[in-house]
Amino acid sequence: METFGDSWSLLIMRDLLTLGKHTFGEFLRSEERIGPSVLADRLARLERGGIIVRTPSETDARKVTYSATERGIAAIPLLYEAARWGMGGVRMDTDDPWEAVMAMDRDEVLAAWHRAVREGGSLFGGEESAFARLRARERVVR
Amino acid sequence: METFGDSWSLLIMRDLLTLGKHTFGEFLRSEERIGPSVLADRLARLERGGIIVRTPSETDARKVTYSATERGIAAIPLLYEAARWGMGGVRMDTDDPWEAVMAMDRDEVLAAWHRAVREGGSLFGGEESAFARLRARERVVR
DNA sequence: TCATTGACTTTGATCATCATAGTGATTTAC
DNA sequence: GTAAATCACTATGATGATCAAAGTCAATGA
Repeated sequence: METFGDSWSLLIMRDLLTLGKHTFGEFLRSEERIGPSVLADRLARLERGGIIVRTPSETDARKVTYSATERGIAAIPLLYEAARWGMGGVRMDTDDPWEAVMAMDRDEVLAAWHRAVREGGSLFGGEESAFARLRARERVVR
Repeated sequence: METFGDSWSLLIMRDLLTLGKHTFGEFLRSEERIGPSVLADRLARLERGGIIVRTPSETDARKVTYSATERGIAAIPLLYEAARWGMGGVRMDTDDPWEAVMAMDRDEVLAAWHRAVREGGSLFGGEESAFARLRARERVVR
């Protein structure tokens, strides 16, 4: 409750786990327009809480990447239910990716999502996204 | 996100759905010590959001009861996952009710919880709680 | 009738958040 | 090899939210 009873922390975790954002700048340029001081504070707090880890980049000394710890990854089902509640049965665009995800089997989605994040990916972000793989599998099964 | 990205709103929903609290005074006397002005604000906000309903009592004109709408009830899985994440695999007292709930089948817990709330009850609060019924069934099945 | 209960409001101080501007260490472009 | 750009932040001052405590006001119970 303390951890996620704050919209910014929740938003950061969403960006990290669903969109595959990893750097300060990426979080900063998110839709919701978080300010740099608040972002810095929340990242530090999440790190102190053992939910994310801060790792300076090895190739570019300016960059820092943030990624989810196991404890952070464990919040995936929470994010899933939050998304489901947020959609609230409302039909959006048929080609909205969340819409597509919600039509899939919950356990399969969670498993694929977990796996993707552990491999450095996320639900929607990047080529190797859980979503892309779920979609591919869907085509094979049917 | 906007709705539950606020710890007080989340706490109110928890008290409502798991502890069966229904009145201003009950919420006010919660563990977390919310102030009356903030409580009033959050209850109004949740009502405007269609998540809870405010109903003046018919027997006592001073009292007001707050209860979850269907939209509010739909937040139960979210609360469930939040609780599960919050426990984080940590074993607490063996006789902690949340511990017992987490050992049960997810779908059964959610179904019983949903039903209890629709009948005016909650997960843990009161005689007719979902927990009490789940426990009773558990004894029969085994 | 008079204290009490219950649902809030008011108030003033403290705390958090906001947008904006900066800092300082890299790294790229020319 | 220098200047511009990028990156992760910090600093700042105004504005907004939160806090505890006390107060209001109608309805009830003793």
